[in-house]
Amino acid sequence: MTKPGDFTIHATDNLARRATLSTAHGDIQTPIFMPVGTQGTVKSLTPLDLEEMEAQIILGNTYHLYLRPGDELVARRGGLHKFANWKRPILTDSGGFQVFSLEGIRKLSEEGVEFRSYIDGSKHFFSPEKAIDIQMNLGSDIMMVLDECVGYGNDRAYTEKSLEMTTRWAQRCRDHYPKGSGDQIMFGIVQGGFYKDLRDRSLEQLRGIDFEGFAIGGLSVGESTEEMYDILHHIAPKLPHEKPRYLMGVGTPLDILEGVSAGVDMFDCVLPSRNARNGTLFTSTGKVNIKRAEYAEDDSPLDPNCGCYTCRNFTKAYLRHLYMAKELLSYRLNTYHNLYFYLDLMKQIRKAIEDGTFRELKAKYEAAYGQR
RNA sequence: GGUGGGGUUCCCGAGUGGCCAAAGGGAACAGACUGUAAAUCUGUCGGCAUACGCCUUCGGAGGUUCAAAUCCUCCCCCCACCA
Repeated sequence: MTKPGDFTIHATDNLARRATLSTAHGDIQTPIFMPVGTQGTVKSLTPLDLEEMEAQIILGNTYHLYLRPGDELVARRGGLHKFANWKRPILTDSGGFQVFSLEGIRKLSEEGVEFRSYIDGSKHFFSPEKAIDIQMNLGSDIMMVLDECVGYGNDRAYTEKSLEMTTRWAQRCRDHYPKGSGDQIMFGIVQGGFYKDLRDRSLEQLRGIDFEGFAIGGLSVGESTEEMYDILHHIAPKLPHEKPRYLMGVGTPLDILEGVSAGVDMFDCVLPSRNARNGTLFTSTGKVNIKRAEYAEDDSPLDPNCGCYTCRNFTKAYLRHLYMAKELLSYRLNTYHNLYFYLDLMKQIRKAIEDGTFRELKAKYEAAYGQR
């Protein structure tokens, strides 16, 4: 009936949209948050955990899985879904973020990027085509084009040159895997840094390429919240209305609410999982730093309003103890909670859009999280 | 009983005349983390003071010296080996 890439909008509330995106491994109800599972695993959790908390789609990373265990090895095992025993959709990032985060150990050219392996220092080259080949081997449902994620503080000239190259790379990715040549779909990525006209230009160029969805990249790279929201509100509503919109690498609960209000459908971020491992937990009343001494003898649940396994079964005192003792269960229980919280937030967002009460929901979280 | 080694700030542990409130590590306390080089990183960590700085501290008590955690005397503990 539906085919990968089909996108149906069910309801809107101002710019916020409630929709369904079809993929080869099932439908995704948006707006959605996608837990990050860089190395073929959402750190500390099992696929069962993720299913329990109703994660609909997770991320994998081209660069990491290419280096280890190797995309061809994964392909020989039937692809990432089978290898990792994850039956729902997977989106793979292209390595574009590593162009940014591994700035010191990479070299860029029109042809592609040369990366140094962070594991053993060896040299590896990603062309846009290579990034797609790897994602084909991984068998993800949504492939991302290779882009240059430009960090904050780059001047206009550099950003402009970079965006033009990202467009050419996007075209090469699409040419390498034309629409409909398989059941994987491909998203283009808008760059342009913090120059609105360059964002517009990037989008205009990308519009000319037939992608199943569009992403906003290059945000949350060191700028202030104000600058980020400024660009977000400028560009997100301009992305094709009839296609999924993905805000890459964002963000805090408030960032996500802000993104949805600007018409974004998909989000991913390491924040809930990484912060969980580092002791910062997201709750309905704000952030909780579970390592604080004040929780040593606090027998209340982390978040009384949360229905997750962690909150239903353990006290703050115990969670603090596990964290202080560096017990492995700490990472697991904390990650479980944070991702449950994010996914539950998305569920509330979807419902609010359907009910036309998104504005109220956003205000509620803004009160709890104090404008970030 | 003898010989040798040692007692340092919450813990371990450097330091043998001034550059020492005393390295380093741990613990503790707090903060950061946004397409994961992150189970990571940063700051504080004797007391008082915004600060210049002042005060207290290196087993105990005395002493030498302009100056002592560092040298001397006695005492109290601990460890090793020998009897």
